[in-house]
Amino acid sequence: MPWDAVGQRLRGRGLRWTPQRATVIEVLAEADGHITAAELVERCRARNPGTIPSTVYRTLDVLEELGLVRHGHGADGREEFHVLPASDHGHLHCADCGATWEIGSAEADAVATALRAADGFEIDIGHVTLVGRCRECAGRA
Amino acid sequence: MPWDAVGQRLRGRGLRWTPQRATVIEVLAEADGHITAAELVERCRARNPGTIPSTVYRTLDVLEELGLVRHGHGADGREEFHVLPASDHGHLHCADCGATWEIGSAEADAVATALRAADGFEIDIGHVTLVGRCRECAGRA
DNA sequence: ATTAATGCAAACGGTTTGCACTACT
DNA sequence: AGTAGTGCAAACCGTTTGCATTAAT
Repeated sequence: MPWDAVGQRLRGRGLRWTPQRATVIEVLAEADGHITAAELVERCRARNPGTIPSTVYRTLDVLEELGLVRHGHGADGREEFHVLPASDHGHLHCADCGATWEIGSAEADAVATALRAADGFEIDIGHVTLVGRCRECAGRA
Repeated sequence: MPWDAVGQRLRGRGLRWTPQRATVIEVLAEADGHITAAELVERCRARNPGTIPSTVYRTLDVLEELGLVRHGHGADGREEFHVLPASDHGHLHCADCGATWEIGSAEADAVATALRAADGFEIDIGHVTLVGRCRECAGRA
């Protein structure tokens, strides 16, 4: 986890390490894989009631520039951040039961390959959450 | 095109046929395949300056109930409507050149099959716009 | 001492809601 | 006449912006 090095990374670029940013990093470190911007604001506020939304959004911008998060869109179109997008992973969302989970690189590759073959399209699998019905809900049809 | 029958469909359900709804239908009929809710409002306003957003949104709701449109989300997460979703089609969006286009059922099937095999997941291919890079932009890397 | 970052408040865009009024059936 | 639909205005949510102030370097 490179979270402890974020301070250095920032300072290296002439940017600054602040308590507010520390809070954001802490919350991100505990969010496994993905989190909504609004959710992040809420959780920061829970930990530190003085949290201001604009600060969080601005912090997300710099973290995205550093490559520590990448933004995408959830099932409902809301802004969503992928934390530490080391491996390009995607998300699936079941419209019936409401669950959202990650897909492994195998599934992701299968999708990517299908589109590449058909169209020459290089999908950014992480950018949007794919919506449909999970195995259980589809079975229960 | 069942657009001419919409009035009947509505009345059949005890709903009403109004000039405002006619405007929405006209604009939808000219939108080939997909349109953003906000875009629809704009175009209705162009044709009929008195158009009120809430009326358009409410009309979209009833049209969705009738199955004439289906909502999804565009590349930027905005609400987007698929017009006459007879064939389940999806959309691709190139993050580089900004183009958005439909994918044929062959490609859609390939994607659906890949996910079904990997996960038992039944994707609703039309719900979100897939983001990535088109053949030209990927080549131009 | 610089100047990046914060806090605050205000504005934004897209969408939703409440309610009195209009007009389709 | 009855009630679905409209217009309007206001509220909503998530997000962005301007600007004076604070604080990390």
